[in-house]
Amino acid sequence: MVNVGDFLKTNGIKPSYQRIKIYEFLMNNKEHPTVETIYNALNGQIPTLSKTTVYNTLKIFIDKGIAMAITIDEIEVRFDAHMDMHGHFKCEQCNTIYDFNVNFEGALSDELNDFEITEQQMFFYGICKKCKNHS
Amino acid sequence: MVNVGDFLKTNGIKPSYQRIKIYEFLMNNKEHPTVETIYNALNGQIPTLSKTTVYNTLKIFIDKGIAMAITIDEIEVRFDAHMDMHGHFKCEQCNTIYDFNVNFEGALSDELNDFEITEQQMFFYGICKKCKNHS
DNA sequence: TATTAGTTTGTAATCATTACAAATTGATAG
DNA sequence: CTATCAATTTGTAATGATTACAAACTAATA
Ligand SMILES: [Mn+2]
Ligand SMILES: [Mn+2]
Ligand SMILES: [Zn+2]
Ligand SMILES: [Zn+2]
Repeated sequence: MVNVGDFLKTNGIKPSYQRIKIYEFLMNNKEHPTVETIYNALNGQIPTLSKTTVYNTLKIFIDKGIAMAITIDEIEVRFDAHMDMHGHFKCEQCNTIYDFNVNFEGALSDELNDFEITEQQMFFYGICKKCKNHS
Repeated sequence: MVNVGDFLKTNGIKPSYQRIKIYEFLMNNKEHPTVETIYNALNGQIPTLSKTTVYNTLKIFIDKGIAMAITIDEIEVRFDAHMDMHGHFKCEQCNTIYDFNVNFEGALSDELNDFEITEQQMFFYGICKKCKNHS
């Protein structure tokens, strides 16, 4: 990505300081952070940051299609700026969320042929490799 | 299913009146009801029913593997007693949740080979056929 | 019948998220 | 530069789903 500000502009989002920082954090963080995580991480650089701004900004990102909400966790929503098609695995032991590649071709029956699909999520749950070996 | 009481017993759940009614409702209801829906639907037959009982019972069902939580909605969790592998489509317009068949063979890369997968969910979002035709 | 464990219930607490209005910032025109 | 207006940010209060907890009730057992 050349420039986050330009990228936001391209997507119809006015690039305020907070929005740029939040998007940068999402981009550089593959951990699918929660609002709490984002807020805590940025509160150092932006001492006046409000949690409401984080919520608002994420909502804008989602509306404009440059981020997505991951409801893999029943407690908090997680966020992802990596919009390429991929699935998520949540380890029930260490709570880490892993990305994995998936290709849907042929996996789907034709029941949804007349449905307009705007988003697809694949959530797997279980025990990750690390936790399995460690126990 | 021969008998819900026996089925619960088989799965290590003592078949109380409330548990039987809640499971029957889940079984006969393909709408992926919320706790609120279940509570309202059964409150007629069981006037003393407590919402806490609905929560507790569903937790037991999930622990014992005879129901699953569907976090396709960001607000409320939905529940499903149909444990055969299938995906869920949520229409953003009418909020209906549809089932659809899916077969994962070959859709997955080998990244998760050493992971223990205990559950998999597939959530699609968009506009359903009915809403598309209606507009 | 008495005892005990398991179940249900109602209420209070928790906590992620949203609503809302005031404060701040940024852009634009005179 | 200054005034004006819109967009953005902020803090606080409300909302509402879920959980914690303890008392009431039920079922089983001796
Ligand atoms: Mn991801
Ligand atoms: Mn279903
Ligand atoms: Zn793990
Ligand atoms: Zn619809």
